[in-house]
Amino acid sequence: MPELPEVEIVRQSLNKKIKQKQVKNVIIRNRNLRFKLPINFASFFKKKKIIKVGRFSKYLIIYLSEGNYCLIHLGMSGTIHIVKNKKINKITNTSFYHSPFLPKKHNHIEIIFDTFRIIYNDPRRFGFFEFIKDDKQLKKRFKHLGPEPLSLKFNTAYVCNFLKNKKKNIKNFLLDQKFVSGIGNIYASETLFLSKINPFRKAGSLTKEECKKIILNSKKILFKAISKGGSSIRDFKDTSGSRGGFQKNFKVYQREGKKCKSSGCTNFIKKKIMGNRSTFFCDSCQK
DNA sequence: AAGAGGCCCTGATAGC
DNA sequence: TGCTATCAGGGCCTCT
Repeated sequence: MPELPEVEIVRQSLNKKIKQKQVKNVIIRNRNLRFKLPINFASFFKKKKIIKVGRFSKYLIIYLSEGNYCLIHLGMSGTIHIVKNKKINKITNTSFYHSPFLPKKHNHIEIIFDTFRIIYNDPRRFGFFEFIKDDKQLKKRFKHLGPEPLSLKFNTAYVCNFLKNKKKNIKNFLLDQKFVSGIGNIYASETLFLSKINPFRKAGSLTKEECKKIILNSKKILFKAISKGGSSIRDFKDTSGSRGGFQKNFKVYQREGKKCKSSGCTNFIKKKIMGNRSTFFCDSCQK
């Protein structure tokens, strides 16, 4: 599912809902996520207060009382749902909640608050939860990641210097979180289209002007995607189960064989596999 | 060091 | 209808 804009959409609604709220209980249905949930997962969360929900790159950061953190990564198919608590059915002794959007399967974790609960759903289980005990460990956790595309650190000097003499193609660098952290397969293709740069170009061959275009266009498209509620291809839903709207703005992603949207261009969008991932581009506009 | 490729997992969809 | 193959927005690991 989620690249930076989608994670940011989740962060905003989650933060609004759980900020300053105390965790009452935790239910774990399946520990086998990308990384196995630690045995003390529930007790770590229980009785703690949520200070706020932050984000770095594609990671949600839950700030907990006592200076601890919980990182959440949604992987490819993770979603977080907020549902109202329902009373326990005394006859069957089961709790239930009604939400038309809550999937029936793969609801692995529930974090329960006073009147509602958040439910982590993830069919492919590429996502994970991870506890961080303090600031120092948090810094260390993100040390190997590059700057966020939206940050001031993602600037001309940084990009030009990083890509200098690199032989790998530029598309795969945009997906490389050590270079820039938060862009995924959709926004990599879209950024290169806006920048009129062919995804197969060797990163080291980019001019300073082209680097600038990539920086500006990645920021532009990510901000725009956030303002539209993110992109929904198949899995992405916000915390109330609604889809984002940015997929309507795709210029190249999933548009193979369709007409290029640049004014005056009569070419058709191509799809090629690069580094095991689909890449969409116009080989007439992108040189 | 840098780059290529495999793998974790389930579900939707296409093709026969 | 039902089988099989292919593909999916991520990131870690290993090998060269």
